[in-house]
Amino acid sequence: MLYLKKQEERPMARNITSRSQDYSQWYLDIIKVAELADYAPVRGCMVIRPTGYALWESIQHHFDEAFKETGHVNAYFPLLIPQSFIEKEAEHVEGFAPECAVVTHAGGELLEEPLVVRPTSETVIGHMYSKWVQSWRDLPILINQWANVMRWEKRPRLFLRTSEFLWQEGHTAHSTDKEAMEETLRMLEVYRRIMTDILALPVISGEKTEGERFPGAVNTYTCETMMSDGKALQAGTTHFLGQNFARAFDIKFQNREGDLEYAWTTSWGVSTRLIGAIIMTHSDDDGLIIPPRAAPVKTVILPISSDAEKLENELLPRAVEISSSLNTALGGRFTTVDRQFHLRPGDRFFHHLQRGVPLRLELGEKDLTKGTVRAVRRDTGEKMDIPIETLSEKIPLLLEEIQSTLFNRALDFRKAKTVSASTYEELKQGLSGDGGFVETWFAGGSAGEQKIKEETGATARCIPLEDSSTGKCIITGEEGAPKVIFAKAY
RNA sequence: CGGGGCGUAGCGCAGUCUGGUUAGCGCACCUGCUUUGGGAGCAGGGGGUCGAAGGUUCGAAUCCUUUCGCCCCGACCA
Repeated sequence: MLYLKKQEERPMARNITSRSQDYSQWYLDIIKVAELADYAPVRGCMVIRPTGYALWESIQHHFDEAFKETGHVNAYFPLLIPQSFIEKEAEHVEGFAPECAVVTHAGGELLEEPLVVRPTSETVIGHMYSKWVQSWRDLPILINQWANVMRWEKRPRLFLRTSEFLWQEGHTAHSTDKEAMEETLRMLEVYRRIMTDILALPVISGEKTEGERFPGAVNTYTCETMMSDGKALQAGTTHFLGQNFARAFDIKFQNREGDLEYAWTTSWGVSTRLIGAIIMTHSDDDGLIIPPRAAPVKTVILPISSDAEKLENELLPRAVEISSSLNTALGGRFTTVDRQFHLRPGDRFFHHLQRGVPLRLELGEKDLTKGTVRAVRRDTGEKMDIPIETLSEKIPLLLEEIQSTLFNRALDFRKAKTVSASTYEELKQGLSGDGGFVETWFAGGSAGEQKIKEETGATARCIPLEDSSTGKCIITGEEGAPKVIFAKAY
């Protein structure tokens, strides 16, 4: 709502349902129009189309770099997991069994032991770690894998909840609980930083409450973010697994004193859900908006002329030239030249606008005469003429400005949609409106969470790490309850 | 799994109640001409076993039975 004003002055996109009319349909329309994904023949599965996949690769790149900077290495573990593995950790089975797809036949025969299509890999990886770890010198193990996983979801939603999705799962093993806990929080911070700095998602990092913990974890941490309908989205999680999986899979090592000890493990992941987060945080009624630092295509140059001859021989070569110098300035292949000359300018504008390209550069005869290009910002619609010789210097700055505009816009929105409650009544009231976060004091445990969920539809999102203040629990009335954010969530 | 909606051209739909020529319309697509700095106009054209199976009938997109799938809203989840 905050940023509808500008858009209303322009003609509305005719192929996108407006956000205010039907938020879910708007979300689906964006995905369709921007050609991010399409439904696959199997229910709950999606095809990530080239535009969507390019965005994923870009996201992947930023996270992968950060993982490597923090000493992690990539590896690959198999898709199929013996069913007995999943059953080794009590809470883990309970949590995942209902959504597992199981392979019972192969090679035309019934398998002796059914194989589970991985819903996550703690178990196989635990099994392998137990083989690889003997001494404290073998620790820590800091491995990440980029993979697909499958969770048979009752109600799929493109990017947010599909039966198969792509993600990254980090799995580490340490010799002390302190070190494992540090790792858990370090990766949470890596997530927070990239989401904030690159994806322009204002996130609140915090600890999950009892009721929201990963099955088998001692502690779960999260980066929670608010979508433009006021609902919360868990954008990434890290888990301190204690010795639970080490016990289940016998990951033991001999310490410096010669005693055998179970290792301490962690796991952490972000998925293609982040694409959903980007869509629902930044996009508008005209289509997708991608923050420049995350965008696979940061600027597009459109040579424009009614004169086919000039278009081909003067404007296009100039555009290609500008594109390559911009790519040098931006340090990558982030600029493209639009050659859809069979379309009229308006169609070409909309094409890129709806795909979320942060900055459009129009190069027409008038511009060439003046020695400028017409730049149009995706986030504000603002137009400006920029001298060609200053482009290499100006464009990167402009992109950074768009980046921060998008972040601040989203942050302001979240702040405006966040209220505090110090009684249960206030909480209910805060949750009764059109979405948003409610901060409150809570120490009511799973039962309290259940009650709130039943009565308001909202769940505990997290206990924010940055806020260690305490107060009187709205359910039990006891003092010293931590601050907890409640919201309706995806 | 519960509630609601929908399957007819690539997309969006009309036609179904009340069976009857060759199944229509808009957008998109192809060809030509005129256009071209925020979604062009005219003319011509291609594209369908009406979700599937069975049944009723001289005749089924339309009626009956069964079935499959998809979307939306809930319970479960990154």
